[in-house]
Amino acid sequence: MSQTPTPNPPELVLLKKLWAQGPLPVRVLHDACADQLDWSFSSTRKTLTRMSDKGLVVYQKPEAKGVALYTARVSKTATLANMARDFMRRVLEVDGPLPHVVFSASKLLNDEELEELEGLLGG
Amino acid sequence: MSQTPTPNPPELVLLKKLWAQGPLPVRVLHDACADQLDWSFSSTRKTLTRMSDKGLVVYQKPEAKGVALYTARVSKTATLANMARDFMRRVLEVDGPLPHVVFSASKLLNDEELEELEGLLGG
DNA sequence: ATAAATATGCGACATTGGTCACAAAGTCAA
DNA sequence: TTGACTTTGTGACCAATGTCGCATATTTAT
Repeated sequence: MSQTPTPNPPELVLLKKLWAQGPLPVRVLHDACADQLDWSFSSTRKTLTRMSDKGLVVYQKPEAKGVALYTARVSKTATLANMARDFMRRVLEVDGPLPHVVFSASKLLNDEELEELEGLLGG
Repeated sequence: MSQTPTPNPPELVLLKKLWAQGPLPVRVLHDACADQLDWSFSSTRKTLTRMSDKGLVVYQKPEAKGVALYTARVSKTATLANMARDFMRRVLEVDGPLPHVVFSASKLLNDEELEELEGLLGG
């Protein structure tokens, strides 16, 4: 269960955009992340295909007319929860339940998502 | 200033041992981390030389008699502070000062070190 | 219908990190 | 001294990642 591969830094940037905006065409995604990933369009594309191979995103071919879209395949809360848990345990060696404060300071999560996280990490 | 390269997972394991025990010969370090790094002795050695190249540790040749020792070259608090800051900002997008709770839950830090961290991260 | 602009499919190359094996050099007890 | 065992120095290999470029399909504006 839960073999959600941990996204590496650039992958996370792309995923965040997809989480925030929903399915996007490569070009748009690239432009939207251009400030954070100082990349060529090719790099963005390649990274996206590799992410697709790993199951982090889903590639949808255009149906006759229109552009292809990429959609996040992994859940935002689950991904962040995994990353946070790994970091806390591996780096800081925190072993009990993670302090909930950590997440509430995040600009990425709203109340609903915070509750969800609470569930994912609880115990 | 502060081009302290972020140690990757195995590197961090080795560093932690050095922080806790002080300078150690490779063999000892290897044995001490054997449970966490399921590695051959060669891997430990290679990783150590690469860490030396990066400036994470210092290699001390034996002076005529005795074994070579590796010593951590980067500070524990500074390293953990950097890693935590990076993680919080990059992954969770926390932008204010980091919640101090995060560290107090860590089993790696004593009160003195916690204060030091406070200083490093404050502002 | 064409050419200009885009989008896609692929292959390529360099670096880093994980992981060893092997051979030369050193150490030490019998 | 002479093995036996350890330490060191190196070279190798492969997978993942960062990073492109190019050639071919597609789309779209004139």
